[in-house]
Amino acid sequence: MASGDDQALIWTRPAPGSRRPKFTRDQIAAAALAIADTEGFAAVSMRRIAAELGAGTMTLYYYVRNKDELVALMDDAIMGQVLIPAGEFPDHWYHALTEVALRTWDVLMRHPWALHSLQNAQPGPNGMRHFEQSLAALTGTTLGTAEKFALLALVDDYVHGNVLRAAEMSTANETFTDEMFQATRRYAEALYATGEFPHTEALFGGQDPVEVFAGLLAGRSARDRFRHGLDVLLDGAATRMGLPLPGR
Amino acid sequence: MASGDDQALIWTRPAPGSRRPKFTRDQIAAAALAIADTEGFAAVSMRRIAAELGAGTMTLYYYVRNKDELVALMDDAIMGQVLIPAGEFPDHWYHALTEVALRTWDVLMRHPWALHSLQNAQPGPNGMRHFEQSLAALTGTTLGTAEKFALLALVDDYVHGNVLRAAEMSTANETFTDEMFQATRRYAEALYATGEFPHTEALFGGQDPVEVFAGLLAGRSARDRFRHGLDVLLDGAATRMGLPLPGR
DNA sequence: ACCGTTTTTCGTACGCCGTACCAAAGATAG
DNA sequence: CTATCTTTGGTACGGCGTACGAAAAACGGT
Repeated sequence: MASGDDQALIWTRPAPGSRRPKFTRDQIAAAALAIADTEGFAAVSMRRIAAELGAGTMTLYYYVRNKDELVALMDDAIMGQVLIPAGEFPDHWYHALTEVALRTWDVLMRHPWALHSLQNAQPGPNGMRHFEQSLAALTGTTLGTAEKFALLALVDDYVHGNVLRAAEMSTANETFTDEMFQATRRYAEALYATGEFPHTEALFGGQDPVEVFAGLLAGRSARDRFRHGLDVLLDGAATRMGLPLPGR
Repeated sequence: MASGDDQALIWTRPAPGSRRPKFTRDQIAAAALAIADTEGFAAVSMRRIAAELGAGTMTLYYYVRNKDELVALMDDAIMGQVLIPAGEFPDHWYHALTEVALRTWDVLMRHPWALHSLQNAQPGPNGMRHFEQSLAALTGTTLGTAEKFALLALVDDYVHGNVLRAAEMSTANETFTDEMFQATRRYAEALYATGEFPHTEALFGGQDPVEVFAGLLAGRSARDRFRHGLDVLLDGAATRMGLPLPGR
């Protein structure tokens, strides 16, 4: 008994459907995703989504308890894109984990706003499938469950952190005006003059920060830099945990 | 010439002060921080801050162009807490970098909302000091500037990602009701029954997810887990880059 | 074909938000 | 004391999420 009230989670609460409703949760999530991708996450409002669908605003609340639940639908739709198709799953743990991480990175970089909502929400079916694939990547290793879990958390932390910094830095770069770049440079030079910033001055002093920055990235793409960091991470973990590295 | 309009950035635009204003930017930032820490970041509104200070709402706009600038003030105040006091700076790069990362982690875990705003904003003086200390941690190594930069980025990614996941997961745990926990468990069991989740089922099946989770964390605190991940990361980086590890 | 019931739609209204605009108040220099 | 400039903050506008409840539409039974 007490199997009754699964109303608490959107994933257990049944979707409308006994008398052909006009929409589906999937349609609503898709409309919201389209808005987020073209106009930014901030433009996703209940009114805006409803307008996109040609529905009244409050109609959405028949499919979803509140906006958080709607965002959870969006998140899970995105997690669906992360999944590795059956048959493409690498054998070696190193390659499998790399593949999972890279796919996650690719998708999150396309939808960086998902980072902020992904943490609060209960994972949906696609989130669960992603977790399953993460675990699957480590079967065949000698790791205990706690060690597996720690390794997955480490990789997830890095993926999320890298996306957080890389994606939002790139959008910031687009937002910045020439005036702001120049003001930044003058500000930095003023700080150097205090003598409090010897190392930063040695790095940037007198040059265009944007160019120095570009030089520091050594011409690598954001994706390459992520991959490289991931390699460092996995190497370190393999050494610590006694995992075999693939032959190169 | 052309040194004139540094109005673009709050860090270069002069603060009010030629005729004794009632407030200062620091006071305003402090009031906002107090609200954020006690009532959550969402409660920080221009009206709320003004009320806290006994000021009219629009008065704040004389000190700050818009809310983003005000949040930048909050962020920089927080970065001030991250700085390592002179004299406490470790000699060995490994210890120095660990200290920088740990302090950042401690502060961000106390103010996790800062993660979301930190990325967009132009770093203020304290942000610059933090960067200077990060660079200082790596002087004395044989690394080139690009390598230093890559290593710092790697550590920053991990710190931010770990805080993002750890902090928001802990707040989510507080938000969740018993009903939601139970619904989650029933939902998971229903998914296991499809046979699509063998690894997840082997891990959680039939048991209370909360307890399994606690077991996987092996009794370590969030801070210990972060430290351990950081060690793995730095070990891997040291091996790759030919950096000396400290004697243990 | 009609009716009663239940599902589904959605208009209105409330209290928030950030902030543009502009008038009033206050401080200072001459 | 006055003219000027700094500083304060009231009012109003267009957004937001969503509580409430009325209207419409779909269906099963007759």
